[in-house]
Amino acid sequence: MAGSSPEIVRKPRADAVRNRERVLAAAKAVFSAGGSEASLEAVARHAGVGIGTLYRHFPTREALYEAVYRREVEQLGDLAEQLQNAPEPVAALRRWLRANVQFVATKKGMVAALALVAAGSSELHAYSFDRLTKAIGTLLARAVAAGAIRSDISAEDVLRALIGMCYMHDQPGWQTTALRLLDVFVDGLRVQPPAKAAATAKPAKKVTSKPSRSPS
Amino acid sequence: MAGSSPEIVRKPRADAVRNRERVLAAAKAVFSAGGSEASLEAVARHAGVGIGTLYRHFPTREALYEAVYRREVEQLGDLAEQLQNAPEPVAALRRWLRANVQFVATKKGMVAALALVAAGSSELHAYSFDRLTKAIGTLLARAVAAGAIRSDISAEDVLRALIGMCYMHDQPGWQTTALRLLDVFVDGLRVQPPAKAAATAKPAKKVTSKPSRSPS
DNA sequence: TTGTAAACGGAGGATGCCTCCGTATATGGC
DNA sequence: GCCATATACGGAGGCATCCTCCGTTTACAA
Repeated sequence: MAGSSPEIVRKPRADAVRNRERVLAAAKAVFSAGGSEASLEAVARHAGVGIGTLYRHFPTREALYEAVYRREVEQLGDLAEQLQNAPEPVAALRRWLRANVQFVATKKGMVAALALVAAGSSELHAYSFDRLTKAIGTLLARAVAAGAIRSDISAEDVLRALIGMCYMHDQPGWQTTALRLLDVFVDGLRVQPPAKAAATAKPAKKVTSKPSRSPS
Repeated sequence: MAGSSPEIVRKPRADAVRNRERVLAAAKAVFSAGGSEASLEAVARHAGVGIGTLYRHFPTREALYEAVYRREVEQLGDLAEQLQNAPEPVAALRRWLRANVQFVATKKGMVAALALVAAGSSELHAYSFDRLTKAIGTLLARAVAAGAIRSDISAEDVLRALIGMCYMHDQPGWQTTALRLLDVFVDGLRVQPPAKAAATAKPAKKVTSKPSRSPS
Protein backbone atom coordinates (compact mmCIF):
# COMPACT_ATOMS: atom_id res chain seq x y z
CA MET A 1 0.00 0.00 0.00
CA ALA A 2 1.13 3.51 0.58
CA GLY A 3 4.26 2.41 2.35
CA SER A 4 7.08 3.11 -0.03
CA SER A 5 5.30 4.65 -3.00
CA PRO A 6 6.74 8.04 -4.00
CA GLU A 7 3.69 10.14 -3.40
CA ILE A 8 0.22 9.60 -4.57
CA VAL A 9 -1.06 12.36 -2.36
CA ARG A 10 -4.60 12.86 -3.38
CA LYS A 11 -4.86 16.47 -2.21
CA PRO A 12 -6.71 17.00 1.05
CA ARG A 13 -10.45 16.97 0.93
CA ALA A 14 -12.22 20.28 1.05
CA ASP A 15 -14.42 19.46 4.01
CA ALA A 16 -11.43 18.32 6.00
CA VAL A 17 -9.71 21.62 5.52
CA ARG A 18 -12.85 23.52 6.38
CA ASN A 19 -13.44 21.54 9.54
CA ARG A 20 -9.89 21.89 10.70
CA GLU A 21 -10.24 25.62 10.39
CA ARG A 22 -13.53 25.63 12.20
CA VAL A 23 -12.17 23.66 15.12
CA LEU A 24 -9.19 25.95 15.38
CA ALA A 25 -11.38 29.02 15.48
CA ALA A 26 -13.73 27.48 17.99
CA ALA A 27 -10.84 26.41 20.17
CA LYS A 28 -9.42 29.89 20.24
CA ALA A 29 -12.79 31.33 21.18
CA VAL A 30 -13.63 28.76 23.81
CA PHE A 31 -10.21 28.75 25.39
CA SER A 32 -10.05 32.52 25.45
CA ALA A 33 -13.23 32.54 27.46
CA GLY A 34 -12.94 29.47 29.62
CA GLY A 35 -9.24 28.99 30.05
CA SER A 36 -8.01 25.49 30.56
CA GLU A 37 -11.27 24.29 32.04
CA ALA A 38 -13.10 24.28 28.75
CA SER A 39 -13.95 20.76 27.68
CA LEU A 40 -12.96 19.55 24.28
CA GLU A 41 -16.51 18.44 23.72
CA ALA A 42 -17.53 22.05 24.13
CA VAL A 43 -15.05 23.02 21.46
CA ALA A 44 -16.41 20.39 19.10
CA ARG A 45 -19.95 21.51 19.73
CA HIS A 46 -19.03 25.13 19.23
CA ALA A 47 -17.34 24.24 15.97
CA GLY A 48 -20.29 22.24 14.79
CA VAL A 49 -18.37 19.01 14.31
CA GLY A 50 -18.38 15.63 16.00
CA ILE A 51 -15.99 14.85 18.78
CA GLY A 52 -14.34 12.26 16.58
CA THR A 53 -13.51 14.83 13.97
CA LEU A 54 -11.86 17.02 16.51
CA TYR A 55 -9.71 14.17 17.74
CA ARG A 56 -8.65 13.14 14.26
CA HIS A 57 -7.33 16.59 13.51
CA PHE A 58 -5.84 17.12 16.94
CA PRO A 59 -5.13 13.78 18.61
CA THR A 60 -4.51 15.28 22.02
CA ARG A 61 -5.49 18.33 23.92
CA GLU A 62 -1.95 19.54 23.66
CA ALA A 63 -1.95 19.25 19.89
CA LEU A 64 -4.86 21.62 19.77
CA TYR A 65 -3.22 24.12 22.06
CA GLU A 66 -0.13 23.89 19.98
CA ALA A 67 -1.87 24.80 16.76
CA VAL A 68 -3.34 27.90 18.32
CA TYR A 69 -0.17 28.81 20.13
CA ARG A 70 1.89 28.55 17.00
CA ARG A 71 -0.21 31.13 15.21
CA GLU A 72 0.12 33.62 17.99
CA VAL A 73 3.85 33.26 18.00
CA GLU A 74 4.00 33.82 14.28
CA GLN A 75 2.19 37.10 14.55
CA LEU A 76 4.56 38.40 17.18
CA GLY A 77 7.52 37.36 15.11
CA ASP A 78 6.21 39.27 12.15
CA LEU A 79 5.71 42.39 14.21
CA ALA A 80 9.34 42.34 15.24
CA GLU A 81 10.39 42.29 11.63
CA GLN A 82 8.39 45.36 10.87
CA LEU A 83 9.90 47.18 13.82
CA GLN A 84 13.42 46.50 12.65
CA ASN A 85 13.35 49.58 10.48
CA ALA A 86 12.12 51.94 13.14
CA PRO A 87 14.45 54.88 13.72
CA GLU A 88 14.92 54.67 17.50
CA PRO A 89 16.26 51.24 18.54
CA VAL A 90 15.38 51.48 22.20
CA ALA A 91 11.95 52.79 21.39
CA ALA A 92 11.43 49.95 18.95
CA LEU A 93 12.34 47.39 21.60
CA ARG A 94 10.04 49.01 24.04
CA ARG A 95 7.27 49.09 21.46
CA TRP A 96 7.53 45.41 20.79
CA LEU A 97 7.50 44.55 24.45
CA ARG A 98 4.45 46.69 24.95
CA ALA A 99 2.75 45.11 21.98
CA ASN A 100 3.02 41.81 23.77
CA VAL A 101 1.03 43.13 26.64
CA GLN A 102 -1.67 44.27 24.28
CA PHE A 103 -1.54 40.94 22.61
CA VAL A 104 -2.00 38.96 25.76
CA ALA A 105 -4.79 41.26 26.84
CA THR A 106 -7.06 40.03 24.09
CA LYS A 107 -6.37 36.43 24.93
CA LYS A 108 -7.25 36.61 28.61
CA GLY A 109 -8.35 33.11 29.44
CA MET A 110 -6.07 31.41 26.99
CA VAL A 111 -2.89 32.19 28.81
CA ALA A 112 -3.46 29.55 31.46
CA ALA A 113 -3.82 26.98 28.72
CA LEU A 114 -0.78 28.19 26.89
CA ALA A 115 1.23 28.07 30.06
CA LEU A 116 0.51 24.38 30.30
CA VAL A 117 1.68 23.88 26.77
CA ALA A 118 4.87 25.78 27.30
CA ALA A 119 5.65 23.59 30.27
CA GLY A 120 4.73 20.42 28.43
CA SER A 121 5.67 19.90 24.81
CA SER A 122 9.33 20.71 24.62
CA GLU A 123 9.49 20.62 20.85
CA LEU A 124 6.96 23.36 20.41
CA HIS A 125 8.47 25.26 23.25
CA ALA A 126 11.83 25.16 21.60
CA TYR A 127 10.37 26.44 18.38
CA SER A 128 8.47 29.34 19.83
CA PHE A 129 11.18 30.21 22.27
CA ASP A 130 13.56 30.37 19.37
CA ARG A 131 11.25 32.43 17.21
CA LEU A 132 10.59 34.98 19.89
CA THR A 133 14.18 35.06 21.04
CA LYS A 134 15.24 35.94 17.56
CA ALA A 135 12.56 38.58 17.37
CA ILE A 136 13.92 40.22 20.49
CA GLY A 137 17.48 39.54 19.43
CA THR A 138 17.33 41.74 16.37
CA LEU A 139 15.72 44.59 18.26
CA LEU A 140 18.13 44.22 21.13
CA ALA A 141 21.21 44.01 18.95
CA ARG A 142 20.48 47.30 17.28
CA ALA A 143 20.01 49.02 20.60
CA VAL A 144 23.24 47.59 21.94
CA ALA A 145 25.11 48.54 18.80
CA ALA A 146 23.87 52.08 19.24
CA GLY A 147 25.37 52.04 22.72
CA ALA A 148 22.03 52.71 24.34
CA ILE A 149 21.66 49.46 26.21
CA ARG A 150 23.96 47.31 28.30
CA SER A 151 25.37 44.33 26.54
CA ASP A 152 25.39 41.75 29.30
CA ILE A 153 21.76 40.80 29.04
CA SER A 154 20.77 38.23 26.46
CA ALA A 155 17.65 38.06 24.37
CA GLU A 156 16.53 35.03 26.33
CA ASP A 157 16.71 37.00 29.53
CA VAL A 158 14.48 39.67 28.11
CA LEU A 159 12.03 37.14 26.80
CA ARG A 160 11.70 35.54 30.18
CA ALA A 161 11.13 38.83 31.87
CA LEU A 162 8.53 39.74 29.31
CA ILE A 163 6.63 36.51 29.62
CA GLY A 164 6.80 36.76 33.34
CA MET A 165 5.35 40.21 33.40
CA CYS A 166 2.51 39.30 31.12
CA TYR A 167 1.64 36.28 33.15
CA MET A 168 0.10 37.79 36.20
CA HIS A 169 -3.05 39.34 34.91
CA ASP A 170 -6.17 38.79 36.87
CA GLN A 171 -6.78 42.14 38.44
CA PRO A 172 -8.55 44.83 36.42
CA GLY A 173 -5.60 47.17 36.05
CA TRP A 174 -2.99 44.60 35.18
CA GLN A 175 -2.17 46.08 31.80
CA THR A 176 -1.21 49.44 33.21
CA THR A 177 0.97 47.68 35.73
CA ALA A 178 2.62 45.48 33.15
CA LEU A 179 3.45 48.45 30.99
CA ARG A 180 4.93 50.31 33.94
CA LEU A 181 7.02 47.29 34.85
CA LEU A 182 8.35 47.04 31.35
CA ASP A 183 9.44 50.65 31.55
CA VAL A 184 11.32 50.00 34.75
CA PHE A 185 12.91 46.99 33.19
CA VAL A 186 13.96 48.85 30.07
CA ASP A 187 15.38 51.56 32.27
CA GLY A 188 17.38 48.93 34.04
CA LEU A 189 18.71 47.87 30.68
CA ARG A 190 19.89 51.33 29.67
CA VAL A 191 23.47 52.31 29.81
CA GLN A 192 22.69 55.89 30.68
CA PRO A 193 21.09 57.06 33.92
CA PRO A 194 17.36 56.44 33.84
CA ALA A 195 16.55 60.02 34.75
CA LYS A 196 13.51 60.53 32.54
CA ALA A 197 12.29 57.04 33.20
CA ALA A 198 8.55 57.35 33.62
CA ALA A 199 8.48 60.20 31.20
CA THR A 200 8.81 57.82 28.30
CA ALA A 201 5.44 56.37 29.00
CA LYS A 202 3.38 59.24 30.30
CA PRO A 203 5.07 62.61 30.15
CA ALA A 204 2.77 64.66 32.32
CA LYS A 205 0.94 62.27 34.53
CA LYS A 206 1.92 61.30 38.03
CA VAL A 207 2.09 57.53 38.15
CA THR A 208 2.15 57.08 41.87
CA SER A 209 -1.51 56.13 42.00
CA LYS A 210 -2.44 52.59 42.75
CA PRO A 211 -5.56 50.64 41.64
CA SER A 212 -7.72 50.24 44.70
CA ARG A 213 -5.84 48.14 47.17
CA SER A 214 -4.73 49.13 50.61
CA PRO A 215 -1.17 50.38 50.62
CA SER A 216 -1.83 51.80 54.05
CA MET B 1 -17.86 37.76 61.18
CA ALA B 2 -19.28 35.79 63.96
CA GLY B 3 -22.50 34.04 63.84
CA SER B 4 -24.82 34.91 66.62
CA SER B 5 -25.11 31.71 68.62
CA PRO B 6 -23.13 31.54 71.86
CA GLU B 7 -21.17 28.66 70.42
CA ILE B 8 -21.13 25.25 71.95
CA VAL B 9 -17.90 24.35 70.22
CA ARG B 10 -17.02 20.91 71.31
CA LYS B 11 -13.33 21.15 70.56
CA PRO B 12 -12.24 19.39 67.38
CA ARG B 13 -11.69 15.71 67.52
CA ALA B 14 -8.11 14.49 67.68
CA ASP B 15 -8.34 12.19 64.67
CA ALA B 16 -9.84 14.96 62.59
CA VAL B 17 -6.92 17.23 63.30
CA ARG B 18 -4.45 14.47 62.61
CA ASN B 19 -6.06 13.54 59.32
CA ARG B 20 -6.26 17.11 58.17
CA GLU B 21 -2.56 17.44 58.77
CA ARG B 22 -1.83 14.21 56.95
CA VAL B 23 -3.79 15.22 53.92
CA LEU B 24 -2.07 18.55 53.81
CA ALA B 25 1.35 16.97 53.94
CA ALA B 26 0.43 14.40 51.32
CA ALA B 27 -0.96 17.09 49.07
CA LYS B 28 2.20 19.13 49.25
CA ALA B 29 4.28 16.10 48.42
CA VAL B 30 2.12 14.82 45.61
CA PHE B 31 1.58 18.22 44.04
CA SER B 32 5.23 19.11 44.24
CA ALA B 33 6.02 16.01 42.26
CA GLY B 34 3.12 15.73 39.88
CA GLY B 35 2.00 19.29 39.40
CA SER B 36 -1.64 19.83 38.67
CA GLU B 37 -2.09 16.42 37.11
CA ALA B 38 -2.05 14.56 40.39
CA SER B 39 -5.44 13.11 41.18
CA LEU B 40 -7.05 13.81 44.50
CA GLU B 41 -7.55 10.12 44.97
CA ALA B 42 -3.78 9.76 44.83
CA VAL B 43 -3.46 12.33 47.56
CA ALA B 44 -5.97 10.51 49.72
CA ARG B 45 -4.20 7.23 49.17
CA HIS B 46 -0.85 8.78 49.96
CA ALA B 47 -2.26 10.26 53.13
CA GLY B 48 -3.79 6.98 54.16
CA VAL B 49 -7.34 8.30 54.40
CA GLY B 50 -10.54 7.70 52.48
CA ILE B 51 -11.52 9.93 49.63
CA GLY B 52 -14.52 11.07 51.59
CA THR B 53 -12.34 12.33 54.41
CA LEU B 54 -10.29 14.35 52.03
CA TYR B 55 -13.38 15.97 50.57
CA ARG B 56 -14.81 16.82 53.95
CA HIS B 57 -11.72 18.71 54.95
CA PHE B 58 -11.22 20.29 51.57
CA PRO B 59 -14.50 20.40 49.66
CA THR B 60 -12.89 21.32 46.37
CA ARG B 61 -9.57 20.90 44.72
CA GLU B 62 -9.04 24.61 45.07
CA ALA B 63 -9.60 24.50 48.79
CA LEU B 64 -6.76 22.06 49.10
CA TYR B 65 -4.44 24.16 46.99
CA GLU B 66 -5.40 27.12 49.09
CA ALA B 67 -4.39 25.55 52.34
CA VAL B 68 -0.96 24.71 51.00
CA TYR B 69 -0.56 28.04 49.29
CA ARG B 70 -1.42 29.93 52.42
CA ARG B 71 1.42 28.34 54.34
CA GLU B 72 3.97 29.23 51.73
CA VAL B 73 2.85 32.81 51.76
CA GLU B 74 3.17 32.97 55.51
CA GLN B 75 6.76 31.90 55.38
CA LEU B 76 7.67 34.57 52.87
CA GLY B 77 5.93 37.17 54.93
CA ASP B 78 7.93 36.20 57.98
CA LEU B 79 11.17 36.44 56.09
CA ALA B 80 10.39 40.01 55.13
CA GLU B 81 9.94 40.90 58.75
CA GLN B 82 13.34 39.58 59.63
CA LEU B 83 14.91 41.56 56.83
CA GLN B 84 13.42 44.79 58.05
CA ASN B 85 16.34 45.34 60.37
CA ALA B 86 19.03 44.73 57.81
CA PRO B 87 21.41 47.67 57.45
CA GLU B 88 21.27 48.22 53.69
CA PRO B 89 17.69 48.83 52.51
CA VAL B 90 18.28 48.17 48.83
CA ALA B 91 20.28 45.06 49.60
CA ALA B 92 17.51 43.83 51.87
CA LEU B 93 14.95 44.27 49.15
CA ARG B 94 17.15 42.48 46.71
CA ARG B 95 17.71 39.68 49.20
CA TRP B 96 14.04 39.10 49.71
CA LEU B 97 13.37 39.03 46.01
CA ARG B 98 16.15 36.54 45.52
CA ALA B 99 14.85 34.42 48.36
CA ASN B 100 11.65 34.04 46.41
CA VAL B 101 13.49 32.49 43.54
CA GLN B 102 15.06 29.99 45.89
CA PHE B 103 11.71 29.34 47.40
CA VAL B 104 10.02 28.57 44.13
CA ALA B 105 12.90 26.38 43.11
CA THR B 106 12.10 23.83 45.77
CA LYS B 107 8.46 23.72 44.82
CA LYS B 108 8.97 22.96 41.15
CA GLY B 109 5.86 21.05 40.23
CA MET B 110 3.59 22.90 42.54
CA VAL B 111 3.80 26.21 40.78
CA ALA B 112 1.48 25.17 37.99
CA ALA B 113 -1.11 24.25 40.55
CA LEU B 114 -0.63 27.45 42.49
CA ALA B 115 -0.97 29.45 39.33
CA LEU B 116 -4.42 28.02 38.86
CA VAL B 117 -5.35 29.01 42.37
CA ALA B 118 -4.11 32.52 41.98
CA ALA B 119 -6.23 32.92 38.89
CA GLY B 120 -9.24 31.34 40.52
CA SER B 121 -10.16 32.05 44.10
CA SER B 122 -10.16 35.78 44.48
CA GLU B 123 -10.51 35.72 48.23
CA LEU B 124 -7.30 33.81 48.80
CA HIS B 125 -5.62 35.83 46.15
CA ALA B 126 -6.57 39.01 47.91
CA TYR B 127 -5.17 37.70 51.15
CA SER B 128 -1.85 36.52 49.83
CA PHE B 129 -1.48 39.46 47.52
CA ASP B 130 -2.00 41.69 50.50
CA ARG B 131 0.41 39.79 52.70
CA LEU B 132 3.18 39.81 50.15
CA THR B 133 2.50 43.37 49.11
CA LYS B 134 2.97 44.46 52.68
CA ALA B 135 6.13 42.42 52.93
CA ILE B 136 7.57 44.21 49.95
CA GLY B 137 6.08 47.48 51.06
CA THR B 138 8.11 47.69 54.22
CA LEU B 139 11.33 46.84 52.44
CA LEU B 140 10.56 49.23 49.64
CA ALA B 141 9.58 52.09 51.88
CA ARG B 142 12.89 52.02 53.70
CA ALA B 143 14.80 52.09 50.46
CA VAL B 144 12.73 54.98 49.15
CA ALA B 145 13.11 56.89 52.39
CA ALA B 146 16.85 56.46 52.08
CA GLY B 147 16.63 58.06 48.68
CA ALA B 148 18.08 55.03 46.97
CA ILE B 149 15.07 54.03 44.92
CA ARG B 150 12.55 55.87 42.83
CA SER B 151 9.26 56.53 44.48
CA ASP B 152 6.86 56.12 41.61
CA ILE B 153 6.75 52.34 41.71
CA SER B 154 4.37 50.69 44.12
CA ALA B 155 4.82 47.52 46.09
CA GLU B 156 2.19 45.83 43.94
CA ASP B 157 4.22 46.59 40.86
CA VAL B 158 7.26 44.94 42.32
CA LEU B 159 5.28 41.93 43.44
CA ARG B 160 3.94 41.40 39.96
CA ALA B 161 7.34 41.64 38.42
CA LEU B 162 8.69 39.19 40.92
CA ILE B 163 5.99 36.62 40.41
CA GLY B 164 6.32 36.99 36.71
CA MET B 165 10.01 36.35 36.76
CA CYS B 166 9.68 33.28 38.90
CA TYR B 167 6.99 31.84 36.73
CA MET B 168 8.92 30.81 33.70
CA HIS B 169 11.02 28.01 34.95
CA ASP B 170 11.25 24.94 32.83
CA GLN B 171 14.71 25.23 31.39
CA PRO B 172 17.63 23.99 33.48
CA GLY B 173 19.23 27.35 34.08
CA TRP B 174 16.14 29.29 34.94
CA GLN B 175 17.28 30.28 38.39
CA THR B 176 20.38 32.00 37.15
CA THR B 177 18.30 33.86 34.65
CA ALA B 178 15.70 34.87 37.19
CA LEU B 179 18.35 36.23 39.49
CA ARG B 180 19.93 38.22 36.69
CA LEU B 181 16.55 39.62 35.72
CA LEU B 182 15.90 40.71 39.24
CA ASP B 183 19.16 42.58 39.23
CA VAL B 184 18.24 44.42 36.09
CA PHE B 185 14.91 45.22 37.57
CA VAL B 186 16.35 46.53 40.79
CA ASP B 187 18.75 48.62 38.76
CA GLY B 188 15.80 50.08 36.96
CA LEU B 189 14.35 50.99 40.32
CA ARG B 190 17.38 52.88 41.51
CA VAL B 191 17.47 56.63 41.58
CA GLN B 192 21.15 56.81 40.78
CA PRO B 193 22.71 55.74 37.53
CA PRO B 194 22.98 51.95 37.41
CA ALA B 195 26.66 52.09 36.60
CA LYS B 196 27.82 49.28 38.82
CA ALA B 197 24.76 47.29 38.01
CA ALA B 198 25.95 43.75 37.64
CA ALA B 199 28.60 44.38 40.21
CA THR B 200 26.09 44.11 42.99
CA ALA B 201 25.58 40.48 42.23
CA LYS B 202 28.90 39.34 40.91
CA PRO B 203 31.70 41.85 41.33
CA ALA B 204 34.35 40.39 39.12
CA LYS B 205 32.70 38.02 36.75
CA LYS B 206 31.78 38.89 33.21
CA VAL B 207 28.18 37.94 32.65
CA THR B 208 28.08 38.37 28.91
CA SER B 209 28.04 34.68 28.24
CA LYS B 210 24.80 33.11 27.17
CA PRO B 211 23.69 29.49 27.77
CA SER B 212 23.80 27.74 24.45
CA ARG B 213 21.26 29.28 22.18
CA SER B 214 21.91 31.04 18.93
CA PRO B 215 22.06 34.79 19.33
CA SER B 216 23.76 34.96 15.97
C1' DT C 1 -19.69 2.82 80.87
C1' DT C 2 -22.59 4.58 77.74
C1' DG C 3 -24.94 7.91 74.52
C1' DT C 4 -24.13 10.71 70.81
C1' DA C 5 -22.23 14.04 67.78
C1' DA C 6 -18.48 14.05 64.84
C1' DA C 7 -15.61 11.86 61.63
C1' DC C 8 -14.55 7.99 58.69
C1' DG C 9 -14.52 5.32 54.25
C1' DG C 10 -15.88 4.02 49.96
C1' DA C 11 -19.75 2.93 46.66
C1' DG C 12 -21.74 5.09 42.85
C1' DG C 13 -23.75 8.83 39.77
C1' DA C 14 -22.04 12.37 36.72
C1' DT C 15 -18.90 14.19 33.60
C1' DG C 16 -14.98 14.44 30.52
C1' DC C 17 -11.26 12.05 27.81
C1' DC C 18 -10.27 9.34 23.99
C1' DT C 19 -10.97 5.12 20.72
C1' DC C 20 -13.29 2.62 17.37
C1' DC C 21 -16.13 1.65 13.66
C1' DG C 22 -20.20 2.00 10.67
C1' DT C 23 -21.89 5.71 7.59
C1' DA C 24 -21.49 9.58 4.46
C1' DT C 25 -19.16 12.19 0.80
C1' DA C 26 -15.63 14.54 -2.08
C1' DT C 27 -12.60 13.37 -5.73
C1' DG C 28 -10.73 11.41 -9.90
C1' DG C 29 -11.34 8.20 -13.72
C1' DC C 30 -14.46 6.68 -17.10
C1' DG D 1 -22.73 12.75 -15.70
C1' DC D 2 -21.82 8.49 -13.10
C1' DC D 3 -19.24 5.12 -10.36
C1' DA D 4 -15.72 3.36 -7.28
C1' DT D 5 -13.26 4.20 -3.41
C1' DA D 6 -10.15 6.56 -0.41
C1' DT D 7 -11.02 9.87 2.91
C1' DA D 8 -13.48 12.11 6.44
C1' DC D 9 -17.43 12.29 9.48
C1' DG D 10 -20.16 11.49 13.86
C1' DG D 11 -21.14 9.62 18.05
C1' DA D 12 -21.55 5.36 21.02
C1' DG D 13 -19.03 3.44 24.61
C1' DG D 14 -14.94 2.07 27.68
C1' DC D 15 -12.25 4.15 31.10
C1' DA D 16 -10.72 7.46 34.59
C1' DT D 17 -11.58 11.10 37.71
C1' DC D 18 -14.55 14.16 40.28
C1' DC D 19 -17.58 14.71 43.96
C1' DT D 20 -21.79 13.30 46.88
C1' DC D 21 -24.16 10.59 49.97
C1' DC D 22 -24.90 7.54 53.62
C1' DG D 23 -24.14 3.54 56.69
C1' DT D 24 -20.47 2.50 60.03
C1' DT D 25 -17.01 3.66 63.38
C1' DT D 26 -14.91 6.36 67.03
C1' DA D 27 -13.53 10.00 70.28
C1' DC D 28 -15.34 12.69 73.82
C1' DA D 29 -18.26 14.07 77.76
C1' DA D 30 -21.25 12.92 81.35
